[in-house]
Amino acid sequence: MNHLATSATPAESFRGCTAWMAAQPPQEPLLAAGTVVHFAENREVFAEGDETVTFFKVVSGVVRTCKFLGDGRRQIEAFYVEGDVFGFDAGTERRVSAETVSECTLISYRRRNVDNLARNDVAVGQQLFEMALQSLARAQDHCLLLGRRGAAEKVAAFLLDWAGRSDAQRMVRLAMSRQDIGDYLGLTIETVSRTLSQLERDGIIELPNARQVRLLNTEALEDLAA
Amino acid sequence: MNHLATSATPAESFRGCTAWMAAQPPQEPLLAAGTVVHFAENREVFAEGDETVTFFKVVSGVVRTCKFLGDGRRQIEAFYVEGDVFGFDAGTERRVSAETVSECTLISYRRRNVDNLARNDVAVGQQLFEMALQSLARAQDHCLLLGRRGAAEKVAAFLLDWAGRSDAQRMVRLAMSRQDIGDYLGLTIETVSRTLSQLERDGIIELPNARQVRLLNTEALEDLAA
DNA sequence: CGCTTAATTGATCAGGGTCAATCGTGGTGG
DNA sequence: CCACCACGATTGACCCTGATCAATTAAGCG
Repeated sequence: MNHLATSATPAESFRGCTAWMAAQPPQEPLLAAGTVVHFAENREVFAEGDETVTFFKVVSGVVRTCKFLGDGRRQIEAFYVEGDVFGFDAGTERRVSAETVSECTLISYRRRNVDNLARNDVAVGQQLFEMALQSLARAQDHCLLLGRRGAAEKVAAFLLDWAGRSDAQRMVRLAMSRQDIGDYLGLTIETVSRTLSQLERDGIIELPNARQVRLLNTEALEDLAA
Repeated sequence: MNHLATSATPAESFRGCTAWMAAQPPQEPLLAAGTVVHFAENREVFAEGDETVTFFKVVSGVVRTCKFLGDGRRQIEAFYVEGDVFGFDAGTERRVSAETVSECTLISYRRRNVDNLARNDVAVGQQLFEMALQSLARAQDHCLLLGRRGAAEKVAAFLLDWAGRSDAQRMVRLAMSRQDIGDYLGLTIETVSRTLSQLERDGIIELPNARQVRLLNTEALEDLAA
C-alpha cells in the first residue's frame, strides 16, 4: 500500500524539541507552542486512515496532501509551503495522506492542546475556523480546475499559482516532479511535459531546466488560465 | 452574467418570519434562531462576489453551489439537502454561487449574530468548525472524483452517493437535471445519459423515468466506483 | 564513467466531447 | 379532450484531446 520509502519511521525523522516561541506576535496565540519535526524528501507525514491527533505548520520545504484509489491512481489535493497549516480533518480519522515533496521542517501541534487553548480563547477558535475555510476555498478552486479545464489551462493556472508564491515572480522554482504536477492537475506526466514544451515553443515560458520556469509572457498565461 | 430567471428578487421570495425554535435540542444552540426564506426552483440564493453576511440551513428542497468560467462553463461544487448547512466562506466575499435546484425552504442566519453567539459559547465555534471541515472533506472527495475517475466511475459514485441520502435506498429520486449532474461530475449531458443507458443495458440499474433510478445491483456499482 | 531515474518526444489509441437528429413528456390552448 | 409545442433526454456519427505505449535524451550520483 505504501508507495514511499518505508525506512522513515516517525521516530527517525523526529527531532522532538519543544519550541516555545515567547516572542510570537499576539495575533498568533495558536502557534505559540509546538514541536519541531524534520522529514527527508518523499516521506509520509501521516496516512489516510490514521487517527487525527496533530496538525502541522510548514517552516520550510513543501508538503503534498493526497488521496489514492485502489489501483494506485493518485490525486494530490494541495501543496503546502512555508507558513501554511495543514492536517485538519473532520472526525477522528485522516481523510487524506500527507507526504513531503522536499526535505521539510514542520511544527507539529497536538490537537488536544489546541482544543484547550480554544476553550480559553475564542480568537483561537476563530483562527482555526478561518484556516479551515481557507483550505475549503482552495479545494473548491481546485474542483473547477479539475472538472472544467483543458490541459493547457490547467498548466497555465498551475504556473501562475506558483509564480504568486515565489518572490521572484518571473522565475518559478518547482519543488515537485512532473508526476506530482500531473497528479495535482489530473493529467499524465507526458501531457504535462508536452504542454510545457508547447508553451516554450510559443515563447510564453522558458525552461532552463526541468525544475525552473521563467515566465516570459504572463499575460498570455493569464489568458490561457481564463 | 446571470443565467437564471431574473424575476426572483430577494424580496420576492422572502417570507421573513423570524423562527425562534425554543424547543431546539441543546446540542444545536447555533441553530436556535434564524429567518425562514423560500425560493422557487432554479433561483439564485447568492452569487460569487456577493458580500458574505449570511449562511443557510436547508429545511426542504435541494441547493447547488457552483463556480463559473468566463465562457459559461460551470462546475457544481456540491448539492445540499435537508439538514445540510452551506454558505460559509473565507473572507468577506462569496467564492461560489448558490442556486436552488428545486423549490426550497431555507433558514438564513446572519453571520454577525452567530459570531456573537460563538463569542459567548465555545461549543458553537466548535460546531461551526466541524461543519467547515465537513465541507472540506466533501470537496476533497470531489477532487479525487473529478481528477482521476472515468465517466462510468463518476456516475456510479454519484448514484451511490444519492442512494445514501435516500431513505428507500434502492429507489433513488434525482432532484436535478442531466445538466446539473454533468456539471457536478465534469461531464457533458450526453455522456451522463449514455453512461446511465449503458448501466441499464448491463442490468445494474433501471430507469423508470429520467428522474428516478432503481438500483438493481449495488455491488456492481460499488465495484465501478472502486 | 557507467548506472539509475526523471523528463522529453513520438506514434497510436480510446474516452469523452461535439454536432445533429429523434424521442418523450408535460404544459397550454383551441 | 386532444393536438401542438417546447424543452429535456436519448441516441447516433464523427472528431479531438489527452492517455497509453515505446523509444530517446538528460540529469544526478556512486
